[in-house]
Amino acid sequence: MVLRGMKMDKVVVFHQDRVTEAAESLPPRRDLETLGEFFKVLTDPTRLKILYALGSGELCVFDLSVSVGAGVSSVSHHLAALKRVRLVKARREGRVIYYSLDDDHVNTIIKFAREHLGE
Amino acid sequence: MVLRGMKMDKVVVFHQDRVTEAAESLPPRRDLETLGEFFKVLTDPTRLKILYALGSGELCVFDLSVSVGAGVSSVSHHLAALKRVRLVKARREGRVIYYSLDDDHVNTIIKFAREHLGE
DNA sequence: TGAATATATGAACAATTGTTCAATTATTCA
DNA sequence: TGAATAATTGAACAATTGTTCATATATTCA
Repeated sequence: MVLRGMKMDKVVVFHQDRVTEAAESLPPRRDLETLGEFFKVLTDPTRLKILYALGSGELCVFDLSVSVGAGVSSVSHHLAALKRVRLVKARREGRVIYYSLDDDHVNTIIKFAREHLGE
Repeated sequence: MVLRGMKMDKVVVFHQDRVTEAAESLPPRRDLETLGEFFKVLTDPTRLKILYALGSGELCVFDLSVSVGAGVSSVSHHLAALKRVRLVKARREGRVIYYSLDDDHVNTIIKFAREHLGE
């Protein structure tokens, strides 16, 4: 418990030691931004739908578009975002591109979030 | 593999069965929005800083403001958002309000996300 | 009660986001 | 090669978000 001066002879308390400890526990700004970007992808209902839809197996862009009820272009934009953070991967077969989940992390994270919300 | 008509006598393929299965695997819209709202909270670097800072123990608003390097008002707004999705809880002691993490889910989710990103 | 102060809240502004539309690219196949 | 088409991309628009400023609330204490 330490003092901080604000105006001339005004003094207000704050917890210097705790602040120092807290400040030191922060990851570098770069990491925080990456982390934020990652969660940002899980923010949009359409993108979440895409992830759930892919949970049942690979789908092409048009299939996804019908499954989640969004325009092809919209889905394509979303897939690009999901691919950027490596949540989905693509496989081309002729003119058709099939998308699928890139790993299990997504499922785990979403499951945890739903657990948290289900209380 | 089934056919869909688009123009009169044009025909394009899509996978009817897969689409049906995918569409059925989607959670209700309400849930998707709640889930999205939850992740939205983990989107902002300042809010992530707050969560990390609170990882080292409870802190009052001013302490947090200093720790994460943001204005008191800004931090207060963020805390309200974090409280709304029950990621933090508050405890009043006189004029001072101490905030702390509400449960362990946050840490788990953030840890998973960082694992995913660390590949 | 009233001055002091920790925190919350509402409004306003710039910045970011999702969708749509139009145009482009990559691929097949006749 | 060139017509057809699955998917991508960029621009534009409305909607949403984070911060700041000014003000309001809640609490202490003299």
